[in-house]
Amino acid sequence: MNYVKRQRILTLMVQFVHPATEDITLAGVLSALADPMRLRIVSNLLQKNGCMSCSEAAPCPDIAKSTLSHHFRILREAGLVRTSKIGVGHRNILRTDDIETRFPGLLNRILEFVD
Amino acid sequence: MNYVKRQRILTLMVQFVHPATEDITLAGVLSALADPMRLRIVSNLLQKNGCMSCSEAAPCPDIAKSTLSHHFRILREAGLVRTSKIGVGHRNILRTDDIETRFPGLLNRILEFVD
DNA sequence: TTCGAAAGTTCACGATATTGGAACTATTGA
DNA sequence: TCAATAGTTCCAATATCGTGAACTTTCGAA
Repeated sequence: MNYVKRQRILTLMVQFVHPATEDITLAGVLSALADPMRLRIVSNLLQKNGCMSCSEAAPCPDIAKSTLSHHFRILREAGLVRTSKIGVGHRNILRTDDIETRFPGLLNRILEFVD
Repeated sequence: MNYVKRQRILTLMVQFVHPATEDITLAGVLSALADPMRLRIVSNLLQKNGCMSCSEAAPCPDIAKSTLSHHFRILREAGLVRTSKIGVGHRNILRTDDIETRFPGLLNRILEFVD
């Protein structure tokens, strides 16, 4: 069946794209953080770093899954979060070192004012 | 004529609204700065503070006036810039003290990485 | 092995933001 | 009084955001 083939292709396409450290931009980082939900997601990640699923890092329990996924994609593409698949869920870690390399002190200064 | 009356009303409506210091939000500030043009506008204002017209602070010379006006409105409503009319133009000043009160060290840290 | 639940993703669509052209307003200077 | 300057508002085109619906992948249980 053609359908099976299409599924296979889609499977291969589901790979997360993360920008290289030098491609992380200031406007991109600020844009990604310019949202109360994403600010809290990043704050949660910072406090409990190492491993966190998408739903664990969610700012509120009643948020739609698609919305959460959308926010994580924005954080990924801005270079703030690195996502890898692990079992049924995803593992998200904050790219603290990369951001520190690009913009020393920025992330901590911003997250200082969250909550 | 009714037309004259309408003009009069519009004239009275052209007043700039600036948020109070305590109403400046983190997401609002980041959102206002999450744009390359606005970042450069604010950077220009910081470097030559005190008095700057809209077109003086423009990031590039070929930008449309309406676009520039739009960006200044966003900066005003986020609490980053205070605008007053002076003569034929406008005087824009960065609200450094107010932002420093709300989020100490934030603005300088961000603008450090512009350019 | 097959079924179902869990965790996310993609798609589609309405809502909001960005950009710039055109018309308008207010002030200044000739 | 008239033209130039500096900006604003209004409008339309395009791009991006937020969410429900459908879908995919993985894992555990029967």
